[in-house]
Amino acid sequence: MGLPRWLNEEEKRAWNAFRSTHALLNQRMDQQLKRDAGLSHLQYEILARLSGAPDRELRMTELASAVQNSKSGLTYQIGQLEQAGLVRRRNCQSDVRAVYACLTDEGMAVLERAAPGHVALVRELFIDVLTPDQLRALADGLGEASRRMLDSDFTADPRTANPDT
Amino acid sequence: MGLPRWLNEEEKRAWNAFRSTHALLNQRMDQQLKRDAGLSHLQYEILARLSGAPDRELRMTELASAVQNSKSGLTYQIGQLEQAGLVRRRNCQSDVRAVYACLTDEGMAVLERAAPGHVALVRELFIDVLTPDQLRALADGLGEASRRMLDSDFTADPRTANPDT
DNA sequence: TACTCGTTGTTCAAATTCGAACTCAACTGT
DNA sequence: ACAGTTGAGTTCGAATTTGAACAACGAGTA
Repeated sequence: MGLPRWLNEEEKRAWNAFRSTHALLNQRMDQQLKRDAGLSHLQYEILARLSGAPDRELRMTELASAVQNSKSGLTYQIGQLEQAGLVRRRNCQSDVRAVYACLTDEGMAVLERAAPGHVALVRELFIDVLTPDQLRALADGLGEASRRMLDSDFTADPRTANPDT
Repeated sequence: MGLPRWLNEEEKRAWNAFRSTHALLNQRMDQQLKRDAGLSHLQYEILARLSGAPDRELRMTELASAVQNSKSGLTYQIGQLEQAGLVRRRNCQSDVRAVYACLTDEGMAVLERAAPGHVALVRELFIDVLTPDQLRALADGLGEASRRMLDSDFTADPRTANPDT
């Protein structure tokens, strides 16, 4: 590689805005979810994924990749959610190793109670701030970026690689 | 508020791409920085901010807000970096409470060694994936989003609110 | 059947993060 | 000078995350 090509002003602006927005957004979502539903953002995400899955259940590894978390991290969170009664574990008869995380009715109820406020916040702080053009550009551009990262690199397992739906 | 307005397909696409990209990107940067320079992404960010500041030093709180971390989190990280000799603390004579974190020559050297590879990766995985239009839309849209979040909410202190340069 | 791989989910210790409480100073108004 | 308030940075315990190591299986092959 030749000389390092530093970022120009607009590139810096984009990169900083991207990182800053994510940090702030995450902070707000965490606050709101914790306050309104006693959930961390990650926990919400887990419940949300489960709610959208067939039979409201997913295997640990699938779920881990869906929420882009490490296996051990998911084990921990599912443990928490299980204690709270929002999720339960189920074993698979065809594969003894497999464990399904299932959304309980109570978990579903909590999710349904939390979702409207969460979505409203996503709208307020993110979606509705963007013009339709910006929204599309963002979906296209970042969609491509994440796709490329997923397509390459089947090596690292810290977080199980997998496309999100 | 009326009925919750759920996200339509494109909105979901944008939101998911945004979150997914950030997670993957962060993972890659962390990996690379750890491998090449023994730094976490956050530590790199800290060094980078310091390197761009007058006299290569910033007050703890300023730095915390610049890298969008909590005060206690920064205290911890500066402790680590100080042990590694990349940063040192300096007291201010005019204000006893104030503490400056200063980038050492060694810290600067480490940063200079890490920066090219880091920037190259940012380009490869983010900047260069986007079209010029997308880049501008992203800078504008997300810039606006983060600005709004910073402008509101002077209440929460978990992370000291402040615009980044 | 025995053997070798690659997977699955968990465990464990160490590293990090979180947030509230705390310590001192600086500032404000008196 | 004097209380009351605010701000800076640290401390501390609890919660979470990390990554490597592990145990227990499937699956493919000889």
